[in-house]
Amino acid sequence: MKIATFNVNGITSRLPRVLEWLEESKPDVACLQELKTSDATFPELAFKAAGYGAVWHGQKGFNGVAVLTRGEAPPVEIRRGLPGDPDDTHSRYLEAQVGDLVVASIYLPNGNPQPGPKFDYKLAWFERLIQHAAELCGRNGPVVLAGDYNVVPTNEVVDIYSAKSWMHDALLQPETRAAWRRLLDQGWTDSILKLHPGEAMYTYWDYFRNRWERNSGLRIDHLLLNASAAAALESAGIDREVRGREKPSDHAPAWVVLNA
DNA sequence: ATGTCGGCAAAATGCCGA
Repeated sequence: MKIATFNVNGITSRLPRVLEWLEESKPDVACLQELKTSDATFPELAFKAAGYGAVWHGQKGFNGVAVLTRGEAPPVEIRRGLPGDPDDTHSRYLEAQVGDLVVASIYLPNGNPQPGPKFDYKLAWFERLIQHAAELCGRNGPVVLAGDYNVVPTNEVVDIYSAKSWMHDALLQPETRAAWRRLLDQGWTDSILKLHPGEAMYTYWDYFRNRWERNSGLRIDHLLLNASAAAALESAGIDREVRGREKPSDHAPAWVVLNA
């Protein structure tokens, strides 16, 4: 079973790229982020025609997450939004059941500029994720937390081409990394890192400054596996070529294959 | 501070979020 995550940066303008990628990569489950469209305008029928059922949590203009599944059975929604803050209006978390698998599509706040209220919101949202993830981690069956975490875990080459111009960015701050570490320490496996240590496994290249052409990338899209899913991990990768196409997202899809 | 996008409010650009 192939499970992928893709920050599409606007599903309305990105739809041709996303459909093309689904056709090529054929994930069984696809978690999308940054739909930037409302629930009413999500392109459900286009995905259905491509062979994918969907659940989605949209928002006009920004944010928005979805889970797609290939074939007959659509995903079954478990929850939308994280517990812990009834005043949080952002569409950033969608959890679904796909057969025996529990999967979450996550769009963690960017947090820039830092310091400031947006960074505070990022850290607070992260705490709510950590709280909720603790229950999921101990589940007997497989769980995959997939999405754009807006975290560059380390300054190593696997995570970033160079930290120099990103030192003050919210994605690299010690508080951000400490939260990431606490999440992983619950028992999650960072699947891309596990199978590709030491390689440059970037998933995001800024539109600015020819960052794609220079391969000046960051690893910020992650697929975390609980023990049951980690025991089934067969392979993992990045569909880099998607970033090099016409009118691309600034992210490339990342994926894992679990046996059975 | 800069650069490039997507989407919005509004009717062309200027703003926000990234």
